[in-house]
Amino acid sequence: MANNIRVRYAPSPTGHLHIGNARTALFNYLFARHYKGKFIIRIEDTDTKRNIADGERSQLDNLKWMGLDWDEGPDIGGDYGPYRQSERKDIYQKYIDELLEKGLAYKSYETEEELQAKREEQRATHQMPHYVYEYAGMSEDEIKKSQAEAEAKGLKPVVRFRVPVGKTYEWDDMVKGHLSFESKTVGGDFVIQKRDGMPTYNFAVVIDDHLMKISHVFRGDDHVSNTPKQLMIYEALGWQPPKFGHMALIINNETGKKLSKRDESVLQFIEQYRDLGYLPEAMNNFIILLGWSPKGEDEIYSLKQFVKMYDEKRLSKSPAAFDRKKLAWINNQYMKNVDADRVFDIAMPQLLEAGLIDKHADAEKMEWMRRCVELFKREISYAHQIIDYVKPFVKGPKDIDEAGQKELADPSAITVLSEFRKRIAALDYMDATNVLRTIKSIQKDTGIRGRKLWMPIRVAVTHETVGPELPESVELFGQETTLKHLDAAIDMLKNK
RNA sequence: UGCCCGCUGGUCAAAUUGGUUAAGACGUAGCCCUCUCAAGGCUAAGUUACGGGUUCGAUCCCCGUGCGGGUGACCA
Repeated sequence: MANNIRVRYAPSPTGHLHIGNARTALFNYLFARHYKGKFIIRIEDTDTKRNIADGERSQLDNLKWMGLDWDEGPDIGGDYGPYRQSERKDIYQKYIDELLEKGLAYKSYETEEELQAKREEQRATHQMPHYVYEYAGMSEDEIKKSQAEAEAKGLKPVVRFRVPVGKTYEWDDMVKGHLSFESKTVGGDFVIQKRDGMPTYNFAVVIDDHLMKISHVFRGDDHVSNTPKQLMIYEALGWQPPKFGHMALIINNETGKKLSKRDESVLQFIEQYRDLGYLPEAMNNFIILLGWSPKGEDEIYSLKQFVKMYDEKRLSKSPAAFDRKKLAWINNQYMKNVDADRVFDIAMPQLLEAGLIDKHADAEKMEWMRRCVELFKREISYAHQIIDYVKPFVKGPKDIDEAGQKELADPSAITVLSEFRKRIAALDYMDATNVLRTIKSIQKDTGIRGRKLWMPIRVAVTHETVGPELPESVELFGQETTLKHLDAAIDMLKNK
C-alpha cells in the first residue's frame, strides 16, 4: 500500500555527526520505516561561512555506519532534488519575489551595526531584543525614496518577512501536544533572505519541506520557537504545513544543560565512539532509549525490531541525561554476542597503532591475536579496551606485584609449580584442553586444590592475579614462554 | 526581563487517558557461582518537587509556588 509519509533528516555540514543529530535522524528513520514511508536526506548549507569541507561526507558516512539508509538524498538524487540548499537558490528566489510582490515581505537596508546598536539599547532598557520596523510612519512614496537612497549609497538589502499583527499561531505537536504563540512574540519582522542572497533557515526549510512533500517533521525541542515563524510563511504562501513533533533534548548529566559542542566532559560525536570501538547497533540501541521507551521490560533490540515496534506516541516530553555507564553496558551486551572476527576487525587499527600486531604478520600470528580477542571480548565494553588486556600477552608481563607474591607465599606453591612445569614440558602440544587436564591431574596427585592450586600457576605464568580463564591464558603464552616463566618463578621461590 | 516547555529513585523510564504492594533497565550494596577479574543468577536500598483544591479515591485533572530547560541571529 502506497502512502504519502515522507520525513527528512536535514543536517548542516558545519561539523561531524553529533549525538543529538544522530538521534533526530534515527527517530525520523524509525518513523519512516515503521509506516513504510520515505526517508530523505537534505543538506542545509545556507550558512556559507560555517560550512566545513568534509561536513557532508562525514555526516553521510556516519549515518551509513549506523546502518541507516535513505530513499532520496544528495548522494543518490531523487524526484525532488536538488537535495542541497545551496543548489536551490533559484527556487527560493522565486518565492522571495512572490512575497515581495504581494507586499508580504520587504527590503531592509538597516546595517548589522545599526541593528546591533538598537539591540543593545533595548537590552539596556530591559526590553526583549527585537526588530523595529525601519519605515515606521512612512508613506509608500517615502519608503521608495528611502530605499532608492540606500541603493544609491551602494547598500545591499536583506529581505524581511512582514509578521502579521495580532495573530496566534498554533499546532498540535506530535510530542508536546497543543502549542500556541502570539505573532508579537517572535521578535519582529525576520530576515528570509540574507545580504549574500542566501535564504535563511526559517525560510528555506518551509520551501523545501513543501516542495519535497514532507509530511512529518521530527526535530529537536530547540526548534519550537522557530515553528510559528515557519507557520507564518506557510500561511503567506497558502500552503499546508506538515505535522511537527519536537523531541526533548539530550542533556549533560553533570551540567544539566543541553549537549553542546563546546562541552568537553562528554564525547559528543558519533565518530568518537566509532573510533573507540563501539558497535553501531549498540549506539543505536542506546540513543533510541534516550527519549523513547519500548513497551515491555526489555531494552535490547535490533534496529529492525525497533522499526517494527516504533510508536511516536511513546516519545518522551522531558529531556534525558546522557549516561555513559549505560552506554558501556549496552555495548558490552552486544560485544559478548558478536563474532570475534568482527571485534578483531574493529580493534585492528588500535592494535596496529599500539604496536601489538604487525601489518604484515603471518596467518599464524593473526590467528593467535584473533584468539586473544575472542577470549577478552566479553570483558570489555568497547573494542579499544582490548589493548590493555592484550598487551601483557604480547609485550611480556610486568613484574609480579605484592598481591601476586602473596599467592606464592604458601609452601605448596613450589610443589604445584614444579609439578606443573614437569607435566607441561612433557606435552608434545599444548592447548587449553591439555592445560586444564594437567591442572586437574595435579589436583588428583597432590591433593592441592582451589586457590592454592590455581593461583600460583596464574601468577607464575601471567604475573597477574586477575585475568580470563587460566587454561586459555596459558595457551596464549605458548609452551615455550610458559616454561620460561615457570622456571623464573621456581628459581625465585627457591632462593627465598 | 518576554515567550514556550518540562518536573516519577543518582540516571533512563512504565503505569490500558483517577483505583497498581508505583513495572523494568543502568548504577550502587550484599549473597551465590568461581583460581581471580568480569559475565551470569538472586536479593536489597532508593522515587511521584512543594502547597492548595476537585474527588469516595490523585503520579494522572485544576490553581499557585519552586526548580530546571529551550528560545530571543543576516546560525541551523
